[in-house]
Amino acid sequence: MTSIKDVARDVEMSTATVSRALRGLAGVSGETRARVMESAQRLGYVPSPSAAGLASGQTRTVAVVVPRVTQWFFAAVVQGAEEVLRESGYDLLLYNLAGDASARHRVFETSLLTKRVDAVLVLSLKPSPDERERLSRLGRPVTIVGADMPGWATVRIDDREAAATATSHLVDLGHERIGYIGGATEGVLDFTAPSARLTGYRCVLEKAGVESDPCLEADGGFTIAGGQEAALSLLQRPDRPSAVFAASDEMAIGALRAARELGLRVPEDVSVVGIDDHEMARYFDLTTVAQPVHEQGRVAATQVLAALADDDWTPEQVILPTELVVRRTTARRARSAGR
Amino acid sequence: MTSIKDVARDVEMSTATVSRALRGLAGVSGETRARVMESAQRLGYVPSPSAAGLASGQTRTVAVVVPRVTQWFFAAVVQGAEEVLRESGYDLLLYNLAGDASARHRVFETSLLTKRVDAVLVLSLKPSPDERERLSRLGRPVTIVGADMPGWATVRIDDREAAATATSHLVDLGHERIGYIGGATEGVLDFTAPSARLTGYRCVLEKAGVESDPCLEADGGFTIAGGQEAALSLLQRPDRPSAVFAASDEMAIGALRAARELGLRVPEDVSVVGIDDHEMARYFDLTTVAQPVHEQGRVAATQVLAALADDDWTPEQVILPTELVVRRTTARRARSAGR
DNA sequence: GTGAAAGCGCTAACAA
DNA sequence: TTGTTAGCGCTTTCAC
Repeated sequence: MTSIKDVARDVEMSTATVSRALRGLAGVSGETRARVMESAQRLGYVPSPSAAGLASGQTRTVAVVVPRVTQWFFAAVVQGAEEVLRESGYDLLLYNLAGDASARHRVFETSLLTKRVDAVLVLSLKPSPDERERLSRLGRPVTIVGADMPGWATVRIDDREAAATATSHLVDLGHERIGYIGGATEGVLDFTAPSARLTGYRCVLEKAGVESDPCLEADGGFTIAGGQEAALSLLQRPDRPSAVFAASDEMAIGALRAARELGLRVPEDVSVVGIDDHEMARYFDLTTVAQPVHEQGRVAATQVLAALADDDWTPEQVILPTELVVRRTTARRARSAGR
Repeated sequence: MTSIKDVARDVEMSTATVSRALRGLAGVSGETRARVMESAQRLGYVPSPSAAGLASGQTRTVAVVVPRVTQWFFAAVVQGAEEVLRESGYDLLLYNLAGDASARHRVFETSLLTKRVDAVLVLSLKPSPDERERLSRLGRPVTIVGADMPGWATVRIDDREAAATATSHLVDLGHERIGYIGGATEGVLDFTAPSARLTGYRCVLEKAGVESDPCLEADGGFTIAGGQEAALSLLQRPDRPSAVFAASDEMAIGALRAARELGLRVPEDVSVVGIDDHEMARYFDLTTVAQPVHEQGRVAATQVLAALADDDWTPEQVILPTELVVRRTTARRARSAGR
């Protein structure tokens, strides 16, 4: 393996100069730089990240902690982040929790991240106070994507508002009995979105003068199967809702499936609306509140890179806009529906 | 930051012994080991991967090169790989090409991977001869997932057979005009699956005594939108097929959509079958040939770890089984259908 | 079973 | 603009 020494010997200069030239630092004559580059190229020199990391204390690597990559939302955020990191020459270390509590424990508790990465992106998880303590002890920029965490750098949508938009859409269509499918408001994979969305839903109902019925709130665990089950229970009630708002498109898709199983037509018998604008949403004709997923990854990565570049950078809270996308799973309430 | 020296000083031993104890190497007394562990714990010692990497030449990191993480198939493979890598204490560096030719170029051409990782997993890409040359010059274990590459370690399904299974299913149902939606058999994101699947399709038709019609073979680019478009053109032909075999579930889902747009009922007017058993397949009631996706990631990771552990390891070609999953998008050909 | 010592390949002061 | 000189924190012979 050819090292910086070989290049230095080749151009008859010190390794310090070669290092400077290679990294494009100032204070190197144009001619020297050119000679170094040429030599490095010719010798097939490839820098050693380990050595550079050891000497500089920087790994040029960013950790991305994600609940489950197989969920489209997370994959899309990762993709967005990867793009901007790669552009800046940073590598992306993926930590996939896959719903496994012990995996989460390992990532946060043991200092898996210490001395490994320059910054961390945490997707849709709300670190516990203990985990937060560990994260800040890392002494590295951390950005939370998709969750609210005052005092920390975050990139997200206004979940309360998104839920309100979805619910209002249903109310505007004349629906009064509106079911809600959400997720645990606490737990291993701890999001803040679930509770914010529930709040948005409840607020709109209240404002509309509809008394909210706890029986109409079900837990779909943010998965398709969970949404299906939750919808099944909701739609089999004698006083079944004429519309269902699912806090994620995946749960909404499950709800669609449940409706079909029960022989209910969508949107004639029951309206369904979700949140995300999942890539599959249009193929289900799903009405939803779209959020800029990919963009959240990009912004988050940009944010940690900025923090890395600027010593007195203060955490920002970025909120990206959402937009109602009306497709064909929602319609005006039929006179007979929902009693 | 506490280093190995601090621990050594604390237990009044050399750093060499501490290093051995910490890594669980033989030749350390039980008592010493216990004291070292306790001290490390108490002092909050965290090893530096950079230093270890520099000294040992091993990074305990594996690169995973993936065409696009947002595609469920790839995300699932990554998830499988991550699980086994994490178990063995390896980190996963994600390189997402996202359909970008220059990204691919960067990963393979420039020696981005050199001195960075101990092994590489390449998903569904068939490296060009030039890229292969570079990969083997890495001198590291490389496993290809989802593509055939003689002489290299690969993990995949028998694509030809999977396609044959899908096509036979349609033939068995009495279909004679069977459309095919595949992808470019070469290109930037160069798979071997497309051509193998096309071959499987053609062979079955031939065996069935059905003359294969080039007009019935369309390119869906392995995306939903592409599949939709391809199906649209196929199903609008005057001599439209009574069944369509899409080489991936995503394209099949697009085909389902196209059929609906054209007012064709599935499976009454047209049968549709895919390959993958995508997580969404059951929600579309899609008949498909299932492949063990997650498992391919696990096997591939296990393979490179084995190669890393064993000096005279020879590349293995693992072929995982597939299985026809009959749902409700395929049916016996109607007397009137397909002319 | 343990230790001394020599690096691994680079960066970063500090000089010149 | 360039060079000298120390390390960064660990692993790995080679002794003992």
